[in-house]
Amino acid sequence: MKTKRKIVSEFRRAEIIDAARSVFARRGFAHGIIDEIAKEAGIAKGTVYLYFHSKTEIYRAVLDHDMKLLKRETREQIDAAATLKGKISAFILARLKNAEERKKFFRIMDSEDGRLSMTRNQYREFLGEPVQRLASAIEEASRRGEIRSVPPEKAAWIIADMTRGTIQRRLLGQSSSSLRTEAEFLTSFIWAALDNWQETPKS
Amino acid sequence: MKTKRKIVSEFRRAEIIDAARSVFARRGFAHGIIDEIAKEAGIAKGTVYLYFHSKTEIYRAVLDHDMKLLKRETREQIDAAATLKGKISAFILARLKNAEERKKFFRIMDSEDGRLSMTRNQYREFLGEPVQRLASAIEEASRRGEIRSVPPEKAAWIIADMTRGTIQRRLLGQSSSSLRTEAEFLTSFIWAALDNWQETPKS
Amino acid sequence: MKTKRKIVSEFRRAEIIDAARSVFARRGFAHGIIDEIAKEAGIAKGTVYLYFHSKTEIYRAVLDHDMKLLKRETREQIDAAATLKGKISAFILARLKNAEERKKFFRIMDSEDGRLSMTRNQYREFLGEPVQRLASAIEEASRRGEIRSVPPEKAAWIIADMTRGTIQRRLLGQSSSSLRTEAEFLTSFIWAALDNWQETPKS
Amino acid sequence: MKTKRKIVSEFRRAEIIDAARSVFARRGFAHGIIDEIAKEAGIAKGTVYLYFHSKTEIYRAVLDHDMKLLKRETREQIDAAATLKGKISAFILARLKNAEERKKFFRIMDSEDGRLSMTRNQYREFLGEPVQRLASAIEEASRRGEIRSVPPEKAAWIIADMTRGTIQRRLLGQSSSSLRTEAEFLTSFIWAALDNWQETPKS
DNA sequence: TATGAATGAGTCTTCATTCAT
DNA sequence: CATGAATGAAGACTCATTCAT
Repeated sequence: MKTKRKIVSEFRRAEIIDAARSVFARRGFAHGIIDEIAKEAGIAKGTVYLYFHSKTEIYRAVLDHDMKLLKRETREQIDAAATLKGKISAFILARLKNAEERKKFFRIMDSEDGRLSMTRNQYREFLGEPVQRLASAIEEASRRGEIRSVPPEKAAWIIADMTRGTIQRRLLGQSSSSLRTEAEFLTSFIWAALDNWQETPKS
Repeated sequence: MKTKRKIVSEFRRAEIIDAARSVFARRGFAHGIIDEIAKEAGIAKGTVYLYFHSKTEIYRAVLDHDMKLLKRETREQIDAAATLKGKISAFILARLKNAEERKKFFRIMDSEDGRLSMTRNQYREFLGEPVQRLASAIEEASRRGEIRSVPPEKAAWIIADMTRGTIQRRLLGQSSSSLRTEAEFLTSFIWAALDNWQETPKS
Repeated sequence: MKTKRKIVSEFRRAEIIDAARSVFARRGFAHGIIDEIAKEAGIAKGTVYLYFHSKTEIYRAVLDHDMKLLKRETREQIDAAATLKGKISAFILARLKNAEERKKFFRIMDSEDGRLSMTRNQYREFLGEPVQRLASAIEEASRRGEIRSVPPEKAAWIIADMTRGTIQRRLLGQSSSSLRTEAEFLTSFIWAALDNWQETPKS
Repeated sequence: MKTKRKIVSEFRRAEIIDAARSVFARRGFAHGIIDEIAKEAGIAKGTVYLYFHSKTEIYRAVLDHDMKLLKRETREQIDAAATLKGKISAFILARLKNAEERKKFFRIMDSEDGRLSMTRNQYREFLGEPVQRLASAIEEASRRGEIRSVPPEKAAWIIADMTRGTIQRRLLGQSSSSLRTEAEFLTSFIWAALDNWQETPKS
């Protein structure tokens, strides 16, 4: 009995989050009219407030939900790969795929509003966790001699940058190549760099 | 007489744009209260509407003004460099410096709202022109044999991506290294990639 | 069977009334959230509506219930006293004690909302019945020659006024004297007036 | 120029306060719809917020404005009278008249909401200042031997109580006698009491 | 031209009441 | 009978834009 209720409740929350993601992505945060979210979720406005205390809370719930998914997916892909090149490729591909499947979410995450709604640390943690994982992989690889020594964090972050930029261009319709081709290009590019890296004195 | 009037008019517009940039950067677009812009520009609210038709128009004017500046600066720097490596370095440095000097503007340009306020083409044109210039340089360099053949546009865009990401991290206070060091790292990384590039069959 | 049911029903109503008195006194009428009443009564919100048709009805029920009690208590005390002075003292003391014991209720009865929720006649009847009784006692006393002739209703009402004011000051924490002292002062004051009354020509 | 603007501004504030008094008295605080206040003031809803920050502030402004008036009027009347009896009569008459002229305001001041919107001290100060003045007059009179010693504050407060109760009954239409008659009765009653007062041991 | 007071559409949020289970 | 999820009307407040001076 209790379980039943809980299931319905979970379901409603999920419905609202789905609707909200869609509306926020379409309208941004400031105009993400609660009415519209409610309508898209197929419920009444008041009902929304049974599951969330405020608009901001809904917003954060969307972010939280989707970020966790992205983090998990990315991590799993990275861990599944054996070599550094494989891991880099996995990272890129995971993000590209995720963005493709969840365009709406990506728009939110990437918007200024998205960033504003969390603290600096949350942001770091959200976006950064998989990047850190990548950084670790890079560091380890250079220790193993697979590549020469390169600042691991910096490298990991710019890999993330390229991936993000590529995703954005795709969302804007500026790319016609397949997702896989795109990922391969990025991987090749990065690998070429790491492979040819000339030890720098410091930093 | 007419000239005098025009001068004053231009001056007012500029003042408003300055104030608006500051306010938008601080508050975002949605809450970029006109009152505040007016106050910061030292004029009355109604006066703003003598020079711009709407909030959106002000927004675009800021973007337009600053983008032109960025474009010009970047282009000049690129053109002034002789080698491809120099041009890449120039591009990166120009952007980093610009962002440093105009943090406010960068926040706008980079926000979702910024992107939403223009059409796809405008965006391409705005952000893309210097990137295209970079792409041309890359293409030419590969034709000259300075580097092996690499998809010029794609390469140019990811260079822009890395630069942007780096800027963002700096704005978030996540970087302690000097601007120059940062630029050098990026340039080295890219150059390592281009230098070590393995001709890909197609794409 | 039917009796049992009725007993339970009465019991529920009483529980709700108790909870409502408490909540109304705390929050006033406008924000006397039904949820809160239900919670305080230990039942579900919907259940409240099985016993009362609306918030206003609950409100009135509280008033009705408590007023009846006050009326009864006051009347009994008045009737138990033999002399007019005794009756006046009894009236005052009964009200002061009642207020002390039922601060919550008093706040309601005394509020504008309380008055608004009933018609003029109801109000008269509610607050006024014991006052009328007092008036009768005054009239009778003047007929008996115990005091000189004084407009009985008017006198009774201002006795009630003083009592009410005194109660309010006590509720606001503006009085440190004991309840009994307070009552004695009022009685003395009134008695001094009645005792010294100079027949007025008319009115 | 500046004066002109200020005049208009003062005038608007006054208009809003007038409208608000009327609406609050009619509807109470909780239902004193801002729209309605605006409509009654003949302005738009937004305009109200140019002069007051919130509904509560409007409420307080009404209270403040009218209280000041009442205080001033009452004080002047009290001070103008020479004897204690005259002062008491003046106090009562001043309040009765004020209530008659400003029924709307009286309803507010007298409501629970009115009391809730200020701190205990404000309340004391508002309502109490003229009462204190009355108390002083009583004390002085007893020192002069005009009356016997009576607790001045207590006496003053119950005089206020009677007056208030009388006003309320008038507002409820429960009195047909003239204002003056009513005041005279109260004065006589009180004076009879003070005149016949028997020194109490303590308190 | 410049001003800033006035406007009112647009939003979030609350809460009495209903209703399916 | 009891429940508590769902509803949606109502109300406070904001802010881009207009307009009389």
